[in-house]
Formats: sequence, C-alpha cells, structure tokens
Amino acid sequence: MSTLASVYSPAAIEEKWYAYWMRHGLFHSEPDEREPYAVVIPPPNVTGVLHMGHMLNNTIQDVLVRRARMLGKNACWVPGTDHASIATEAKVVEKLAAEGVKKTDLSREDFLRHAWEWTRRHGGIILEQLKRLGASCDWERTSFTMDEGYSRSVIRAFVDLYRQGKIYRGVRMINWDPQAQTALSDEEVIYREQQGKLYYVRYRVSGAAAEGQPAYVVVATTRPETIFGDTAVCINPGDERYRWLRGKKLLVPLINREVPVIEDEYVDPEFGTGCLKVTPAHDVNDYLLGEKYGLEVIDIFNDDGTLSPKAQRYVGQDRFEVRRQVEEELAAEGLLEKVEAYANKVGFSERTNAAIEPKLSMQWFVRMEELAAPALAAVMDDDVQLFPPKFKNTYRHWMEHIKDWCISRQLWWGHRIPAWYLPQGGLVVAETAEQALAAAREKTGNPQLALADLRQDEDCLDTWFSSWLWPISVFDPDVAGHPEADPNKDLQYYYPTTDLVTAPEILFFWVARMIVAGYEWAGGYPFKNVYLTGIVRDKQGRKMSKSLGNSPDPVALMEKYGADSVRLGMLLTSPAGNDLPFDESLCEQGRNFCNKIWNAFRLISSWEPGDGEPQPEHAQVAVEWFGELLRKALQSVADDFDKYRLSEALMALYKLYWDEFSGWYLEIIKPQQGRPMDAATYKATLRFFDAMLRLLHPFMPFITEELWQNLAERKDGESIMVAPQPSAREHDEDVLRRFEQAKQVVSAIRSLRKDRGIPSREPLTLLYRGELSPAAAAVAGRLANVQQVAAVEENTEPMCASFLVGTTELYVPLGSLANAEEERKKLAAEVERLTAFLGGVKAKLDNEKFVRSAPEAIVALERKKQRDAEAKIAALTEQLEKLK
RNA sequence: GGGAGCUUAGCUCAGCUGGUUUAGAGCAUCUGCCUUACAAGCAGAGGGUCGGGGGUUCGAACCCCUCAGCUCCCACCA
Repeated sequence: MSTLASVYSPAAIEEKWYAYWMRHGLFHSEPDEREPYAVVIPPPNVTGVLHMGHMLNNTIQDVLVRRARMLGKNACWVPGTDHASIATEAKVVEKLAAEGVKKTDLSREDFLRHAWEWTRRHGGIILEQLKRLGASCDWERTSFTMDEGYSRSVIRAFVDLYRQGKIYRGVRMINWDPQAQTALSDEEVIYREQQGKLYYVRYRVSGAAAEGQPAYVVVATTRPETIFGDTAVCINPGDERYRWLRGKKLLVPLINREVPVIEDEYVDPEFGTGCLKVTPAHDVNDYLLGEKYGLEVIDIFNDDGTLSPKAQRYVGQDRFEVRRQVEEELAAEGLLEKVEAYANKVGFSERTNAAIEPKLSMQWFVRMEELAAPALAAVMDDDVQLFPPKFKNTYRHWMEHIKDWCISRQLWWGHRIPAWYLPQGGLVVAETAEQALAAAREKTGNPQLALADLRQDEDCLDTWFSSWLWPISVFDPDVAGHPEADPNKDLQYYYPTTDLVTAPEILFFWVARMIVAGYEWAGGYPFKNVYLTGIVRDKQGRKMSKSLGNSPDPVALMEKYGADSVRLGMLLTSPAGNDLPFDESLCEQGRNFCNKIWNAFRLISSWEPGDGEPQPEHAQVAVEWFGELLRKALQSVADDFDKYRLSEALMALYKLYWDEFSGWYLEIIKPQQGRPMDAATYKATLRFFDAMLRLLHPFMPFITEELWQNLAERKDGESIMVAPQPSAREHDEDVLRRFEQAKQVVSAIRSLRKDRGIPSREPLTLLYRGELSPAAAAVAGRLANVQQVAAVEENTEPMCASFLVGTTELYVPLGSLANAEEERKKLAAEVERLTAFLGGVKAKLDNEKFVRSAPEAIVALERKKQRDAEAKIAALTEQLEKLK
C-alpha cells in the first residue's frame, strides 16, 4: 500500500514544481523552427494587486498556453505591467497627501522620483501572485510600459503619427476629471443614471417689460450652478409661445448679466419649458451653439471643480456645494419657479469616479477615421476573430462611429508628450530634446537657439497610447513609429500573436486600438483570436468590488484550496462572454476533484504487476472500452478547444476522470484482495492515467506534474509541461455501445438490490433472453456480484425480478428473496409506462401526413420504436402472467 | 432614443442546419452505505407544462409574430 496521505495537500507541491519549471527554463521561449504560439498578457497596473478578474483571465490564458505547448507549438506568454498613468499618479498623490505634501508643491522631477519609488516598492507584486496561480509566463520577457525601450517606441509612435498629420493639437470640449485634474478620452467616461433635479429658473427680461408681455421667462436646467457661465438663452424659432422674446435681452439670475436670446432648431420645444440656457464653456451642445452664434465663453470652474473668479459668485467653493446654495438663493429671490425630480445621465471618471466636467481646453488628439479602416475590416473579415462572436456587432458600431482620440493627460506619471514650444510661438515634435533643438533651429533659422529656449509640453500621453503597442513593442520596441525599421527576429517569429484573452470592457480602450496599431506599424493584425471573458460576480450577481468588500482575496483562496482547485473553480462555470457567478464552493468542488485524482493515483500505485498472471475477461473488456472512450474524449476536447469552450472541455475531462475512469474502469480492473494484477492491464492503466494527466495538465498544472513525476522514473528536467498531448484517433462506437449495455445491466442490478434490500454480498444469477454481450456478462460478474449468467429460451423461473436493457429481457431469480406482489406492481407500472409511450408512437405513425412527409429514416425509426415497445410489453406481460 | 443578447431542474449552464431524447450536465437535494483509493467518498433516487400567448409545420426548446422580465453596448436632449 502506498504511503501517500489520503488527502492531497497542495502547498509544498505547488511551490516545488513552480521552482522546478523555472529552474529548467520551461517557460522560456526562443524562436525556432516550430510553429509559434504567442499570447501577450493584458498588462495589469504595475502597482495593482491580484483580484478575481485577473484570476479568471490568467487562468484561461495559462490553460491555452499550456495546451499549445503540449501540442508541440513553441508557446510564448509575455507578461508585464502597465504604468497606469491616472491610477498610479492618484495613488502617489494620495500617499504624499497623507505625508502632508501637496503635488503642487513639488517639481515634476521630485514628483517622478516619488512615483518611481512607489513603483519600485509596489510594482510587480501582482506578477509574483500570478506565479502562485501557476502562470507559465516567459518571465525573461517581462515588460513594463515605461521601460526604456518601450518608452522609446511610444514616443516614436507619437512622432510618426504627428508627421503623418494624424495627430493634431486643438481646443476642444473634452471630459475633465476634476479629481485627477486631467482630460480624459470619451472612453474613460462612464455614464450612470443619476436621480437629480430639474430646476425651473426665472430669467428676467432686460429693461422695462413691454405692454402685455411677461417680465421673465422660465428656463429648465439640471445644473443651476452653471448660470454664472450663461451667455445666451435659446428658443426654437418655430415656437410661437416665445415669439415675443425675439431680439430681447435677458438677465442672468443672481449676477444680472445681460445675455441675448438666440433661436436654433436644436431646442426641443417639448422639453422643459422649451427655453434653454446656453453655457458654452460647460456643455458640449452649448459649446456648439456658442460657436455657431459667436457667443462669449465664460469658464466658471477651476481645474479642481471649484468656482473660479469668472463666476463672480461663490468663488473657491465646490460645484456641488454651490448648486445647493444657488438653489436656496434662487428660491429666496423668488427666481425659482419649481423643482422637479429628474433622472439624467451623468458622466463619471472611469478611474477616479469623479463627476466629469465638460471643459474647453487645448489638447492633443489622434485623428482616428483613417486609422480605423483596416482595423474594422480585420474583424469584419474574420482575420481577427472575436469569441463569442456577438461582440463583432459592438465592435463594428464603435469603429464606424469612431471619434478622434484625446491622448493628452495633465499628469506627470507617463510618457511626456514630445512637443517643444518655440519662444516665438509654434512648436516642433521630435523623439528627443536634441532632435527637437535641431528641428527648432532649422524652423526658426536661428542656430543660436538653445535647449533652454524651448519649453517641452507638460502633459503626458494617455496610458492606452502606450498599451496599444503592447503586442508589437514587447517583442521589438524599435518597430512602432518606425516604418523603415526591419522587425527583429522575435517580432518576425511571434507576430501576429495567436490568442488574446481579455475583458469586454476594454474592447475599445485596448483591443480595437491594438488592432489599429498593428496595421499601422506591424503590417497586420496583432492577434488571430480574441477571447472575451465575463465579469466575475458574487453569488448575488453583484460585480466584485473593493467598496462592496465582496471580492475574496485570490491568494488566500489559493492558500486554502490550492491553486489547481481555484483554477478549476474559475473554469467550471464560465463559458466565453458569460459572467461568472463566483462562489467559494466552486473551489471546494475543485479541491474534491484534486483529491479524487490523488486517490486514484494512490490506488494505482499500490498495484504490483504479477508474473504470468492471466488477464481476466472483465479487465480485458474494461481496457478495450476505456481506450476507445479516451479516443472519443480526445476528439471532443479538441473540438471544444477549437471553439474556446474551455468549461465544456474541462467538464468532459472531469466526468471522464471521475465517472468513467474512477467509477467504472478502476472498479472493474481492481484486483481481488491480495491478488497481483496482470501485466497487460497494469500497463494499460498506467498508459491511461498518463494520458489523462496530460489532458488535465493545462487546467491543473501542479497536481498533474506531481503525479506524472511519480508515475515513472523521470530524468531531471523532464516535465509533463512539455510532454505531448495524446493525439486523437478514430474510435470504435461498437465497443462503446457494448459497454453501455454492461453499465445498464450493472445499474439495473444495483437498483434492484437497493429496492429489495438485497445486500451486495448476496450473489445473484442473471438469466437473459435476447442479446447480451460477453462484455456485459463479465462486467456484471465483477461489479454486481453476479455469479452466473445464462441465456434462456424462455424464463421458467416465476419468482424473479425482471428488467429490460434495450430489447434484451433480463431475469434475476430471487427465490425466497422475492415478494410476488411487489414484483407484480413493478412490472405493471413498467407496462403502463411503455403502453403510454407506444400510444404516442402509434399516433405519430397513424398520421398519414407524417408518414408521407417525414424523411424515411425518421419514419423507420418510429416503426422500430413501435416494434420494440410492443415486444417489450409482450415480454413483461408474459412475465406478469407467470407471477399470478 | 438606437443596437445586441438573454429567459431550459433549487443554482450555473449545454442543447450545432426543426425529427435517434420519452429534454441533458455539474452542483445542490433526498435515501442507503465508515464496501480494505477516496465520507472532500460510494450506490441509488427525485426534480423541468424549455418566460406567457399566438402562428408556421406531419413534427417546435430550436423558425415567425406578440407580450413580459433581465443584461450589456452605444448616443450631446437641457
């Protein structure tokens, strides 16, 4: 008997094998003559920590990568991190604030020193956590978006696009995050329905009221604090109610600034009062109106969301506080007609969750329309395939309506925009300060110009402007933005990568833009397949979040259950694109499966092959059957993987291992107490076990490595990681069918024992009329304690239990164990059920139209059902008679 | 306001071009078992008018219409 404990304990084993894989360089990949298979990790924030979303995402990647490696491909999974401009800068600012230091008191250089220090301290923790999970990344290729080479490629990409005229600088209405104090792209704004108020505010008519005309108009607004920035009131030219207002001036409440009444079709007479206040500096539509009618633009906010001196009132106070006070003041002044509850959509910063302020400012933009064209075609033509394919629509819609991308951020942590402003105005864009100086001298015709005369743009680039180069620059940092460069060996070999696994939330942020960059600089798409995962939710279906505190700590989970178990827990129920309702019990299920595997190994390793021991018939049957079953499983698993149905592949293997291999196969071949095992069965069993470990390895790398190493003598450096997957072959359905009959016979006998309280140690005899394969007889002998099996012409034994498997009648003589009344009841119930079934079949066949229009095969099938049912009923009725 | 998708057992989901199924799986539940690999286990069992209604068809979970509910994406309605 094996000395292994009966419970699998993962901790030491996981650590041992991860170190072994690292020591032998098994994760590392170099270009060679094999088919490449590459995956680039969606780089997590450099200072982030592992959450359940990462767990799901990286488990899936590891499964795909490990399988590809075992299929003989040269698999390369590139890990790395993202500098995450806003998020990281926010953390550093917060940390400094806690120490009493304000960012504004620091120089750019000092701040960056702190940021790097923070990055060094917290950076890469997440990568260490991924190792716990078993991630088979090529750590020698770990990249960071602010590595020197990588940064070079980002800057070069900017310069290249600028030279092509695809990057421009201009004043536009952008999304301002008052907390991070930076511009955001449209994609970084999340709109949420907010229960707000609609304020009806009176604007008095300037000058004396004309005879019979009102002294004021009422304007509806959700943002009364912006009235200080009003520069017009707009009505619809067709609106008869306001005809009298034409050409009049109105007074902005509280500050009594005189503003014109303008007319534009944009105003919906149905909404509110049909009268719109126009604040060009703080609303996108108002801005457009302002442009059209040459209105003054009064920006009443400071960058932090407090009111600026331009507002005249409430200067220095926060916008939301001002809203409250303005409401009070308007009411006190009798200028507030009414307030209604009103639900509207408010934009929030994706990173800081601060309410976005539309703000007019000078920013850098990428002209997207032309760039997007090949990237749109790539997905539409399936050069890049999305899984699940429903995302194709979403993708198309976005790409067809793509807007210019605001890429400048008023931050310090990131890639500084390589633009230098000249003393006399104008600017030059260049990769380095030296090149900028040269360009500046040339442009100005002043060779005396010094670097000190130039002022570099203060802003950083959007993080996504660096991560869109990820699949290119992690391999070769000198290709992006450098059209004349020859790609290095790595890029030539690994690009395009094969699979990308990521969340649908960043389809536009990242996936689409990577495809754009791929066509722009690397000659084509960056990956062939995109697997979009779901969102990990809690049991109640809520998104996991820090604030809800409903997200388990993945590392704690792995400590409790083992990494393999948690991986299983993540995959057992998460088809592509579906959300994963996570519950710890899924890890328990994973752990139970590990334990099952572990114990099967204990059993097998307790066996000794005997010399000259003959192979029993039941063992031979089992070996033949399981071999075929394995082949069939191989095929279906390969098929599942082709379609990225990982959960289904895993479930198939789970059942194959648990039910078929452990439940049936091992139980059949298990030698009688103390007996040795015959060599043929022993060898076959080791072969099967080995094959199953390989099949399972991508899903559960640690336990499979441990057992595989113990299954045979292995050389140092050998690993299941690089053992080939078993190859698929045709299987023989007949063998499977015969065994299916055996299983049914065994189940039926077990069931009848249970029904009648016949203990399993009580041997039984099995009589049958019809076809019973020798396989079935042998298996029944082994698993159902059937001592005798005999064919009969007719059953002469009245006191017996009878049942049907297919059309074969089986009888188990019970003698004194039987209760005639009970047996009659059982038989009668069965006859009744069959008769009802037969009724349905007959009704179908009696329908002329069915017989005429249905395909022949279908009709023939129904006829066979009828014949079989009739035969069964006849047999059971006959038996019933005997019992009377 | 547009668009996409979903609704099958208590839960999470399969069910590919309508007929080989008398609708499946895993988990959960119930019953019996400490049977010498595993009680984190074994054996057995129960559980669904396939969201409602209508239609097409010899035949519908699957196709069409309609109603209801849910989810996601996009959009500048104060």
